[in-house]
Amino acid sequence: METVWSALVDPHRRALLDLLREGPRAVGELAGELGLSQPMTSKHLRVLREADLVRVRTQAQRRIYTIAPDRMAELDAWLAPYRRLWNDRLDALGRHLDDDDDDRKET
Amino acid sequence: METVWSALVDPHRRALLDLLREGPRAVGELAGELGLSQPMTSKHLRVLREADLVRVRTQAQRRIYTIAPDRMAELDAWLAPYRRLWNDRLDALGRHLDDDDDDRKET
DNA sequence: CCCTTATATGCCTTGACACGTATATACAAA
DNA sequence: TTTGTATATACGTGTCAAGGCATATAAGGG
Repeated sequence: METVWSALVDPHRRALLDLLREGPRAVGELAGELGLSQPMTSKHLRVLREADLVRVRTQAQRRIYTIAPDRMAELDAWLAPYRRLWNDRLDALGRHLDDDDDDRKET
Repeated sequence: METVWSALVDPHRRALLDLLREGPRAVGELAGELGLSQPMTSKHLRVLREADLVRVRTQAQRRIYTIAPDRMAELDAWLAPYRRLWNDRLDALGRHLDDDDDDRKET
């Protein structure tokens, strides 16, 4: 769990995950799209790998990285009890003000 | 947003928020319950304060800290597109068991 | 006014981490 | 094997933050 937090705190690693959310990619593609050097990309991917946030499969010389969202569910579980707090707060605001009324939960 | 991440990455600060989720408390109480020194508690609270994750009000010599969950909603927003991923995964696993359409949380 | 309580801040050390550069490893084609 | 491509790792460096300790600030009570 702490590994997940320390992996996600870095903006580059979150950007990597955002890219991988659209589909599996090789290291070179990720580096190119983020404007990141290849060694740094590999290092960041290693951190994500050791946090079980991504998986890798080998295809010729390329390493194809895939997102593995299970551990992010843990983060969501941590966040869950707080979600109630800000929902209540939005409810309270919505009762007093009319500008924020609909669509406050479940994207 | 980055401020929120770097504030939440520290386990002590997350523990502080977990305590404040149950209700507002003074610095001394928080320090006592976490076994943390008073200066460190104040410093961590400062980080949370500057990330707008807590608010403080003065009551005599005490500073009463309250949770301010609005910024955590941003984190939830970042997490939202991933939630679809692991929900799909759970759906695939549990398709033959209990099959309801959407909301499967609230344990 | 002291004096005590409660909290914040300043200084310092240490450790972790991001980054760049260079090199190593893995695989494939010639 | 040699060469080229793709990725990983090793090393050195600078930065930044957590932690302890001491001290400053604030507020109330005698």
